[in-house]
Parts: sequence; structure tokens; C-alpha cells
Amino acid sequence: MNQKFLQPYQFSEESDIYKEWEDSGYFNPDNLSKGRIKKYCIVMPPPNANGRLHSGHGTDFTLKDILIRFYRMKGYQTLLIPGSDHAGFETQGQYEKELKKQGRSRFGMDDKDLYKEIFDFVMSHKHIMEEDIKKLGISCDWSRNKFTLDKDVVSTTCDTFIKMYNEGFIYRGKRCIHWNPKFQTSLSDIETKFKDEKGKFYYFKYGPFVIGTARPETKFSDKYIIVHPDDKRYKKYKNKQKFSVEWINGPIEATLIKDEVANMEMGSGAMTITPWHSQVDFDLACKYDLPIEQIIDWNGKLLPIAGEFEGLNISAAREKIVEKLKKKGLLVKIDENYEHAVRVCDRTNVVVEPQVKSQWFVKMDNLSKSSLDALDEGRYKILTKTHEKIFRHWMNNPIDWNISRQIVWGIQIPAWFKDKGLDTEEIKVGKDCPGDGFIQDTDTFDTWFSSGHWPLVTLGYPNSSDMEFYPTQVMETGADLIFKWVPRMIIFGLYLKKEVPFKDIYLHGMTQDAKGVKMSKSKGNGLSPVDLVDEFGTDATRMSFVVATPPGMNTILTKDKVRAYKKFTNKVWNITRFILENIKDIELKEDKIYQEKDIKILKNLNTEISFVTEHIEKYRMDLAAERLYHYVWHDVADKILEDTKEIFKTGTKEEIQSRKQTLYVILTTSLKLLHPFMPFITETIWKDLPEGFMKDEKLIIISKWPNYDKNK
RNA sequence: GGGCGAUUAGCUCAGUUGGCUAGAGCGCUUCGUUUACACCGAAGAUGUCGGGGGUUCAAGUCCCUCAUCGCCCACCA
Repeated sequence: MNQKFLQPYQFSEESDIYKEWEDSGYFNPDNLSKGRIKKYCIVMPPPNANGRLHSGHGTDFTLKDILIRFYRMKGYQTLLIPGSDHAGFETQGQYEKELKKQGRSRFGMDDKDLYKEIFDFVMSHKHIMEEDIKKLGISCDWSRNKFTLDKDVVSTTCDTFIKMYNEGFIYRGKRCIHWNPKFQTSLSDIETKFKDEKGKFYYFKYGPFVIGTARPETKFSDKYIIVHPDDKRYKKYKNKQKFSVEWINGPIEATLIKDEVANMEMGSGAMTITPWHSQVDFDLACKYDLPIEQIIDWNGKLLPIAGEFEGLNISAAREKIVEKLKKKGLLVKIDENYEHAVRVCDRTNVVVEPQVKSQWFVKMDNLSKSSLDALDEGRYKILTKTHEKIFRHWMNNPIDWNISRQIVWGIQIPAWFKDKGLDTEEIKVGKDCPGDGFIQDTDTFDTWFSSGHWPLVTLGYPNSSDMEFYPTQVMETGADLIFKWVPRMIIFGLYLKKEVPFKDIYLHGMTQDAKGVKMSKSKGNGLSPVDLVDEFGTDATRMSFVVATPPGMNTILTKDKVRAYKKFTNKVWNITRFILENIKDIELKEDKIYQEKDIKILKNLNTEISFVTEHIEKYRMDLAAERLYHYVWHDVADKILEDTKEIFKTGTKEEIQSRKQTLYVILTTSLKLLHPFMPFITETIWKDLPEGFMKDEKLIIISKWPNYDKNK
């Protein structure tokens, strides 16, 4: 027996094993093709190439790797594709922080210089993140590593844009969009969220009406009053009736409009509209063809239309305007405890300002519908019902998708404007400059527009032979991506390839800390998977990611849990030591006759094999792992090995021989069953296993998954 | 405002088509170092499975209801 078994398991040698696997070439399906007919492919969600892995990635990648290792052992031609995402807005935001530390700012910088700097920044981080993935033992094919800014990805993304534009799925429109004034870019709906806020709600006298508002600073050009047609309080006034109204900066003429959008329950039931700075008001203005004026500039300051308030920022202006209206006797009352939700940027928490801007939009209605149709036809499955509901809700209520971003870190939109700039009538779409006087759109694509192509571009769409792996088997990703990333991949897959890019959608929950709070960078409560690996070893860390992580459920990660699985790796190690010590003197032959007691043990092992196999096939890796833990520790170690000691003392020669043979079968089989979950220790042990009928390959990664007989 | 999820041992959580004498890890008590392992073993304590009602031969598991916590969605000015 190798001397190494006399010492506790040293997980520090894991990186050598990973190297050995890489050198073997078995991560690459091209080296697996012999006799492997069925294909099994998973595309890894590309982590943002701007930092290290977090525990969410840990769960994510571990689950996928378990599936890949399992199916590789089952004889499939397996492919797990790694990659990383440029994560446009997020990365640029992060780099801007770096700039700030250096006392610099992106404003005033040349776009090309900025892009270059961010590119270098990302490249230096990308490598670190890739090392982290290796540390987790993920058996992905690095020869197919992709980045969302690789030339072919950029090219394919642009081609899709051009195709969609030509076929009417993309249009340019002047719409009310979400504007982040601090980062100077527009955002899509899914990049914003609501934050509850306690504020003030003001009631002002407006001619014969009382109007309510939470935002007095936008009200300068409000010249239309909206009431509900059925509102009895305003029955005496006619639709389109005009009023002379004393307002913030003097008298104005206001017009009444009766429309059902007005809510009779809300305040006085009368409201004025500010089309440039409100989605609802904008729609209303379009409906009645009303003038649309900008009040607040792109930096969040008031424009000349505000008169004496010009140049003030929103919060400063609000107080002063209310003060002025109060002096004029127009302030009716202030509700001090007004609870409402403000829309903020998902990533930066900056309050977004609705602004009207010309942007590129994807028309979502038909694309959403075909995605739903494919779901109804059973062309793909969402494994958890809850998420299917959420998904259906989103797809049933599609909002046109703003894909223009005013940042440099991304793929520049292949559209060209002539002379008058961005609002010109003359627009050409295409990769090359259409002629003199045209300048390319400076905007870049929303990150999700390119990453929506991920399953396609990682497989080399449109021409690579790798497209044989399309559609992939399963999309396994965080639950929060069900309405962000997942629908976009489905849409592009259906649009470009007429097929959904994956058969199953498996969503895991969020990783939470000991208090059940979602782990996140901003809260600083994350447990880094790499730190856990350094402290407890990869195998223990992987087990802790998997056990008690059922599909769709949030999972809590604590050091205690990881520590418990470190003990388990030690247990596996010592079981091996005991068994190897005792079987070294016997000849291992398949046709050995087993004693009755051992036949029972092997039958029981058969049950374990079937449980583990069937549960992995059902994506219940959590239950499979837990069951293995229990079997190895409490059946093999506590019962079988203890019983073996008895037999060694008092058994007959035949009984001892039979038991030794049985232990060999148990050990090899257990290692195989454990391998997808705990790849390193199992491979380490496998190397020192004596040659015999159960050791079918040099490396356990390509050894055959144990068979079981359902009828036994 | 709408939707979803959670509530099981002191703590953190499993328990998926109803069959449980309700489990795991950590913690706790007692005993044990006999050549796999003290990163151990043996034995044990701790639970009206959030409250109430219902369906069933049988409910932690299904239904209704209430309570608390959490998450997501939402243009209510």
C-alpha cells in the first residue's frame, strides 16, 4: 500500500490531479468520440469577467460538473463549455470606481482609450476567475473557452441585429426610457428595480382643481389636467375645456382631458401630466398628440423652462418650489407619510429618471409568443413549477426591450446616422459605413443582447460542427435569471436556429448566509468558494454546495457545513486505507463465489447504485449526494467494516476471502458513485487501487458508471 | 396592490407521486483510545413537524384558514 494512506488526506495536491485530467484531453469531446454516440452538452453561464467567483457560481458550476462527470462515465460524449461575459454596464461601473480612486473620470476621456483600459482590466481579472473554476475541479473544455467580446461573438451579435432590423423585429424609437443620471446611460426594465421610500405627497391648487404630486419639480410645463370621465366631482367641466391657471412661474392656460387612466380613488382624482418624465404621461401625450417638453436635463438638473430654478438639482429644487407655491397660496396640504416605490438602477441603486430618448428596441410580442408556444408544445421544460409561472407571467406581458446603452464597454451597434446626429431621419443598418457623412452609433448593446446568443456562439454558430451539440441538454442557472437571461436565449435560439437552445431549465436558488440573507458583494456576507476550497478542500466544498440544494430552493452555506464534509473526505480516505491494507494479499477475480452475508451486502450496494443513478438523472443531485454520504459513512464504515473485523477474527477462510472480495467491489463502486461529487479524492485513491476486474480504466473520470439490475 | 416561498430538535436545514417508530450537520450528556479514522466509535437526551379546521384506513407530506418572516413582480400621478 502506498505510504500516502498512512497520513490524512492532503487536498493540497488537487491541482496536480486537475492538470493530469487536462493533459488526458478527456474534457474535450473530440477525444471521447470512440464508441460514444449520444451527446451531452452543457453551456456554463459566463461569469462576469470582472472579479472572482462567488458562492452562487460555486453551486452553479458544481451542479453542472456533477452532471457532466456522471454522463461522461455513462458513456456519453460530453461537453461543458466555459466562458466569460464582458458584463457591459456592471464592468464599466466597476472600472469607473477604479478611475475614481486614481482621481480620474470617464467623462472627457476618449471612447477608444477608455475601452482599451477596461479591456486590459478585464483581461487581467478574467484569468483569475478561470483559475478559480479550475480550483473547483470543473471539467470543462478550455479549448472552447469563449468571451462575449470575441470577434466571432461580436460578428454574430451584429448579424442578428441587422437581420432583426431588416425583418422588423428591431426598430428605432423615441420613447420614455429609464435614465441613470449618474452613469449617463439608459437602462431596460429588467435592469431597474423598485425601492420603497417614505416621502412627501403634495396637494396644490391648480385653477379650480386640486392636483396631487410627489414630484413638484417636474410640474413647470404641465398644461393638461386628466380626470376620469365618470368622476362626478368634475361632471360640470367639459372635455377639452380650457382654464386660466396661476402656476409656479405665472399664469398659464391649462386644458382638461377626460381619460380612464385617471384614478378616482387617488387624491382628488385630478392629475396633471409631465410626458417627458413619466411613462404613463408619455403614452397619454402620444394618444392625444400633446406637446412633450424636457424639464430635467441628463444630469438631473432643471432646464431653463424652470425659470429662476434653472440649474438646481432635483432635491434642492423641490423644497424651493414648494416654498414658492406656498407663498402664492397654492399649497393645499402636504402628506408627510407618503409611502411609494421609486425606480432605481438595479446595480448602482441610483434613482432613475424617466427621459425621452431615441433608442433601439426589440419588439417583444411575437418573439415572446413563439417562446411560449414552444413551451406549450413541450420543446423544453422548466423543472420547477414556481419558475414556470414566473416565466409565463413575463412572457405573457412583454415590454419592448431597449437594447441601446450609452457606454463604451460593449459591442458597438452597427447602425449609421447621417448629418444631424442621433435623431436624424437617415439611418442605415449594416456592418460597414454606408457612405460619406455617416457616423456610427456610439451606443453599445445591452449585455443581455449578446449573452442571449450564448448557447449559439459557444457552439460556433452558424457554421461549426460543434452545432451538433445544439440544442444543449440543460440550462442550469440562478433563479433570478428566469426573466433576464433565459428568455433571451430562448428567443434568439428560436429566431436564429428554430430550436430552443436547451431541453431542460433547472434553476437553483440564491445562496444565503447563516441568517438567511442573500449573499452578495454589496452586503459583504459572501463566502468565497475559493477560500472554502483553500480551507477545506474542493471535494468538501462541492459536497456542501450540493447537499440540501434542491432545485429552485435557496440554500444556506455555513463553514460548519463545509467542515462536516471535510470530515467525510477523511472518512472516505480511511475506509480506503482499511480496505487496501486488507485486500493486498488476495487475488481479485470476477467469478469469485460470495458468502450469503456478502451477497446481501452487494444487493444493498445495488440499491444504492440505483438510487444515486436515478436521482442524478432526475436532477436531484442533492438527494443522491446525501444518500451517498449516509451509505459510505453509516453503512460501509460503521456497519460493514466493523462486521469485517469480526469476520477477520472468527471467520472461516472462505468467509474472509469472500469479504475481502466484497470490500474491493464496495470500494471501487463507491468511488465511482462519489466521483461526480468528489472528483479529487476519488481520482487520487483510484490511482492506487490494485489492478482487478473492477478497475476498468486508468483514470476514474472515464471509468464506467456502475451498472445495476433493477430486478435484483 | 398582485404573485410566490418559508415556518420540522438548542442552532442551520433535509424529508418530491400521502405509509415516519420524523432525520442530518453543528452543539449537548455518558462511556470507550481493541492495529481504518479523535477529522473516531458506541449509547443517549431534546420535537403537540407555526396555530386552527378539513379530506383519508393513514397527513410533516393534500385542501382551507389564520399568524409571522422572506422573496419577486407592479406606471398608481
